[in-house]
Amino acid sequence: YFNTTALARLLEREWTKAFKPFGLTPSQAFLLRVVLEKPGLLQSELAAEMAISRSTATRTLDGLQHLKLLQRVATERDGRESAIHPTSQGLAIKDKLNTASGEVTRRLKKELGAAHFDDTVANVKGVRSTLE
Amino acid sequence: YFNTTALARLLEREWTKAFKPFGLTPSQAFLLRVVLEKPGLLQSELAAEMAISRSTATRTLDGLQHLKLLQRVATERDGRESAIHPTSQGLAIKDKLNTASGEVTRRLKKELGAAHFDDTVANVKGVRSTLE
DNA sequence: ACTATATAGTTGTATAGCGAACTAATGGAG
DNA sequence: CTCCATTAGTTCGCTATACAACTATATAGT
Repeated sequence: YFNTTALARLLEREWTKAFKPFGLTPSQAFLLRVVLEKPGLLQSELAAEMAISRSTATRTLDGLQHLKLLQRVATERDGRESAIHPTSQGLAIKDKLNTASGEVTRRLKKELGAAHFDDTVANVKGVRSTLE
Repeated sequence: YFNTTALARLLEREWTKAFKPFGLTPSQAFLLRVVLEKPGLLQSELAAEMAISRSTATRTLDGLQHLKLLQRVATERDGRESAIHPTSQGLAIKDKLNTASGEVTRRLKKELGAAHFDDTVANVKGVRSTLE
């Protein structure tokens, strides 16, 4: 537990630096990247995909909407749902955002050794899905 | 990043349940366990040992002190420092706390397979220390 | 159709955490 | 000695997150 939370905070600091030029926090940036990759998902689908609660999704989306990087669009078949679509401003930073992410990943891989990095990611992912 | 934070939150939920009977949050419980294991450390040493910031240490210790499980004792040689010592009430729950922790660890190992569990812990620990 | 239950999203309240700015005590350089 | 830099701890303001309670919309059972 202790090692995992410490690592999470350490990574958070890395990614904070990486996304600072965009004026985005790591959680905003990761959420936006999912929206850019899969436009039109419902909020609840996004929350599930990112393994965050619905309330956290609400608040993170509020922030991104306020920055005019995405919009909530009511669906036709169910008045409760909103589908999340990027705005043109959101689309405009897609490539730069992905490049910045790629650079952090590459740097971490280099510092850790690519094999070790991949092993650890696979491990963590596995544990996470096993514990559901 | 994303997998690590998700795992951290998942583990947090597990440990929250485990320490609830003691009226402690996971961070309080882990900090208290260090104090019980190594009584007399300075706050700054505790913070370093647990890889948390000094401000977080202040607040977590405030909570435990309020529960009368530990005390801050000013050192003689430096009026700024406080050494952290368990109270008798803190010492009284030491064994039960360790037993409860052991059970969670055992259960997780069982669910995940002991080998996989140990590998992942070693991996995470390694990455954490490499990135310092 | 009408009521009861379920679902999508929001809001309120709480926790853990960090960094920056602050306070108080040390300790060195003149 | 006095003044300045350093250090231990605290406080402030912020983010991310969860759970529980709430609102509004759907849907099902009778």
